Amino acid sequence: MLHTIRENWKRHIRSVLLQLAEKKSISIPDDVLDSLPVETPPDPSIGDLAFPMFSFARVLKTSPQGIAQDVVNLLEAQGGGKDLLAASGPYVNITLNAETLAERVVQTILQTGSAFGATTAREGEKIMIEFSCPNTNKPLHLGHLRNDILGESLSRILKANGAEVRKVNLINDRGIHICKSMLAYQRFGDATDPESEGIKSDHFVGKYYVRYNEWAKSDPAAEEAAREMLRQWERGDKEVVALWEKMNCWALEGIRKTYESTGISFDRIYFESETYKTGKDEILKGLQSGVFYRDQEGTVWVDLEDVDLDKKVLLRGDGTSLYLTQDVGTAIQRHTDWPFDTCIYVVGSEQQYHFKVLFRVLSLLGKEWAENLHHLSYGMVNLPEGKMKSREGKVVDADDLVKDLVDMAVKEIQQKGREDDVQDLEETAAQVALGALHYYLLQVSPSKDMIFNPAESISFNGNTGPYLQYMGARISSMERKYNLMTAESFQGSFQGSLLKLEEERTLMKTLAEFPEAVEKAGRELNPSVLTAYLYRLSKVYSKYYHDYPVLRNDDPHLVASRMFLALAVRQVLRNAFYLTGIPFLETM
RNA sequence: GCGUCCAUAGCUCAGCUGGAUAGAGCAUCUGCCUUCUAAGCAGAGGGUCGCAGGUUCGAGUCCUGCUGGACGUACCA
Repeated sequence: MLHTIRENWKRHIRSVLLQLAEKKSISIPDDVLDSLPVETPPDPSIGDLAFPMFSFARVLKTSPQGIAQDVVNLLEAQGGGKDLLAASGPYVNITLNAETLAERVVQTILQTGSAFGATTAREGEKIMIEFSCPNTNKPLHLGHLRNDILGESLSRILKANGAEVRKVNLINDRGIHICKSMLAYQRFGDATDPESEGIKSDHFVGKYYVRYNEWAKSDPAAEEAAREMLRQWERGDKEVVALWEKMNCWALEGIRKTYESTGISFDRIYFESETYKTGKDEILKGLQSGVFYRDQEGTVWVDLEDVDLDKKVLLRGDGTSLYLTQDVGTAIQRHTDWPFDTCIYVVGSEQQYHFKVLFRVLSLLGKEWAENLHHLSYGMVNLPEGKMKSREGKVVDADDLVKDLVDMAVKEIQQKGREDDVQDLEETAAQVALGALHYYLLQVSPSKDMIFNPAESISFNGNTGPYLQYMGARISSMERKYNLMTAESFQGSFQGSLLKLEEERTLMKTLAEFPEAVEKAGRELNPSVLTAYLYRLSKVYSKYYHDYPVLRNDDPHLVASRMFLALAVRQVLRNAFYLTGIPFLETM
């Protein structure tokens, strides 16, 4: 919305610059003219928009200051418009008219509702996004929580930008690592099950993965036993397959519960156990067409040294497949199922090499869409205490972490004496915990490693999810009071001209920037653009409503105008919350 | 060794296609609750933007080199 205003002004200034040049019989090259930037002045009292004139100094043979003055003079001479112009040093500054701004911004937001912020930047694109991709040998951990919210948030952002999005999950339910927990259960499990042990089913499976690694440390036979089990599984050995089915079921059921509690969902779930054979077939096709080769031991290789990627194994000598094999199969099958324009893989940065190879292999197999595959690589998440080690079971379990956050939230609500105000203590605490978790995880640019500090994330003061939720809740609380007031014949109407405080103007400009934030987050595949926006908006709003009463005014029109402005803020908060996986709360 | 990513306040992080005095939160110190939820607001201190060059009217931002760190370079995923 601000975008339109900006573009209009840009056009005006360009045409004036051309007129100036014409007077001097100089022509401005197109690229110089096109590079005219629009900026926001550091202080709103200077103006709302700023156009720096530096780049025209050379062509027009005038100082930037002189050009700024000429531009302003000429624009003023041409008249029209309610906005204010000023030349300030090398800048042309524009202050937008308060009344027009208020009416455009607040009314547009309240009329557009949950659709405010949507753009057409990605209209017509079919985007598949793969994320989460758990193994069925252990429960989800902290790293998955970052992955999940990145994937979920990005898919919502891309949808908001007009794309058709399909969220897919690929369950790593086969392979040697899966055999490891199966083997340990077979040997040490004593036919127990999650129910008999009273353990969440995925945690039960995970226990045996850790058990296997303990065993393997002292007994070298463990590795060979796992390989043997993999061969049996791929041969279809009934007993092994039955065990696999049982344990997979446990793992998946547990993981499903975690998704449910964190608000993560998928349009389609793929299983590697179902796609790995396609992978093998595709590799064999490549072998026939000569893009791959087989060595004396029967191992199938691809040589990527021409693109500095070394040689990679695609199929083991014993015929069993690898991660890469099955990813090739999955990619091809998915493109057949739903012919996407681009596919985004949300996977940790430690797998960058893998994806380079994968994309290259697909391209060697003649898949022209391989060029449009994208690995959204994100950094590791650690706790303040240090690094996680999955094999030793030293991981931050996702369920445990969420539970800790919920407990902390419960305590905080009790401490504030808000138990009676929130209808359901546990439910509210769970929503606060999710807001804390998701906001904290998305705040950091994906490419960076980060430290997740649980206490800080849920701390109710500072730059946190709960702080944002609190803003929304307070506006809702105010709305309830406003509805009571208007019921007692205190009737006012929205009048843009009443919102001319500098704080109000800043607030409205910030609101107007939301669609651009959505667009940028989509373009950069970076939800932290939105978390930063959310914090900025909340900060501006909380200062404003701390300093200026909304409901405590004699003029019903002023009350209504400020109330509608607050409702516009709430609408934008709500919309941005949705895009970042932060639950909106009416009361907290 | 090679490859990818990273380096901004004591700590955790922002910094838009290069643009006006480098920002926030936490922590420390100080004000503000008979007043729309103090889960809040305001203020103070705290920085040679890893180092050295270069491009530019202008560099935290772009280029080159160096230093330090993470990850990868498996017939694990």
